[in-house]
Amino acid sequence: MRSRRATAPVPCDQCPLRERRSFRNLSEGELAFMLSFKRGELVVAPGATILLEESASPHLYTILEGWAFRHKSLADGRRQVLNFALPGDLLGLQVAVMNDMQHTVTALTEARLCVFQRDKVWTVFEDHPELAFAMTWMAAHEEQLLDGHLLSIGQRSALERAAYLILHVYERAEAVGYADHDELQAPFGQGHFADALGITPVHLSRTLKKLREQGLVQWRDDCLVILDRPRLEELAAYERTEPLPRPLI
Amino acid sequence: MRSRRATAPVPCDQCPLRERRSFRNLSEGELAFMLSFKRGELVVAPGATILLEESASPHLYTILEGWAFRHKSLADGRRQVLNFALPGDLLGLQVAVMNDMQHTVTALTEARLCVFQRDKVWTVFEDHPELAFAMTWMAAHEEQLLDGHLLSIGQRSALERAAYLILHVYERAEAVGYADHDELQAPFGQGHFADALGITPVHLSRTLKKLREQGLVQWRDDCLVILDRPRLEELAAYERTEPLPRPLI
DNA sequence: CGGACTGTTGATCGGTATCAATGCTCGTGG
DNA sequence: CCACGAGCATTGATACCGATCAACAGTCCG
Repeated sequence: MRSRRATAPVPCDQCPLRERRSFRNLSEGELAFMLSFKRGELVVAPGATILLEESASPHLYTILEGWAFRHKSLADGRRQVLNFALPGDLLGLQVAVMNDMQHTVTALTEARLCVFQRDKVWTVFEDHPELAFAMTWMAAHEEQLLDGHLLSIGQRSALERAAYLILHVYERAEAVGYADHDELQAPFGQGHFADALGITPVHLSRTLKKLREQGLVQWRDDCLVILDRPRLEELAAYERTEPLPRPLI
Repeated sequence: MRSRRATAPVPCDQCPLRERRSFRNLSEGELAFMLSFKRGELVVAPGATILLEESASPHLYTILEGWAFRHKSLADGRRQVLNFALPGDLLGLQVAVMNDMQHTVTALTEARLCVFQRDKVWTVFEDHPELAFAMTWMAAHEEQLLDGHLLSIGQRSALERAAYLILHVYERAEAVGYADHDELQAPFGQGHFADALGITPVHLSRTLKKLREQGLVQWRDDCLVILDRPRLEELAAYERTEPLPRPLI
């Protein structure tokens, strides 16, 4: 895992993410605590392992900038991408509350992470219920996303799944300012996407071709464009849930 | 939804689940609070809807007795069983912390549920960090299970998936005393199981036949028996994780 | 320039879905 | 008591979706 220091760490009360209206505000008191809870920042290169299955990291992270993905593999190498992670997402909550990490997190792009001490999590619950509540909110939210993916992989066809995941990823990226005007700079290759859908890269290529031929999306050179959102949403049986006001860190 | 009162509600400090060694103990103080937090009990018939997608229940439940399952469907009726739920499992945390329920919970057997008031959840976080931590633990744990299912459905073949789910369900049932000696009284039919695996009931029938022919399992008349655990675990690439000490309610 | 990696396309194979028929259990009502 | 129908599991025949194997093109990088 390569890593390096970039710019000076940002104090939580000046966190750039706070300016986005998709995030809820914290009270003065909580912010003050965050300043001490935050232990530093970590910048990792694309492809770097942030958290490793089976190994107990002493840290907990929030993504400040960049993309990552959570994944899990079988003994013979078959890999499932469980979800993508974006700024504001919490990484390593499982190891913090259960001492047990059952998946790996890897950076997709260069990423900047807020670092928290795992052993101070109990302090959060004791002294800062608002933050503890936010953590639980995050866990419940992630569970909701996973429920959606499970439905997708279990019941949708490859074409429907691809449509669904494109819409899902776009929506989340847009919420943190990583996409706009139905256009997204994709930080992942088709290999990652295929592993998230549970299909082969070869078949994904053919599936995307169909979406392209039907004028629904375009995906060339990392640039993913939603050309016909209504028809894509219909194909995916996608129900846009208006984004909930979401807590940060 | 049919429901009726059965026996008198059990006070939390005499909760029968506490006797099982798979559950962690609560402190005196937390137990005292639980007594007031618990609002009553609800007994539901098999097939009854406990929590409905999109509708905000004012309650939060813990299963005391019986089986339930969480599921989610597409508009055209295709259904995915997300997970099964057993005694000790918390239902409705999402609606409690996010005001948003995105899946349905249905009873498989007659089930007895502890009823809690959703609007007192904030009190839990404010005044009872130990309980709040337990809730977060539950959410993180459920997320872990979902990660496992996602890997399974995305990457395993139907045969492997069936083997995996049988082992998974058995293990959880055993932990709460619902199974023993590799034998389980199955509360679900093949339809439920197929929907959990993301395959057709017809194909599940054929898949089970193969497992039967190889002498791995037997499933007749609701009685599910694991005949050759080592080979079944190998087929499923199942890694038994020693059960974590788990918090209750 | 050459090699690695990623994505595309073609040919073929296999796993799972679909359609359909049968048997079975069980609850209901004649 | 038996007749009946509903729901579930099994089995067979066939269709199709997605996997696999293979060849090739494009890009990046040493």
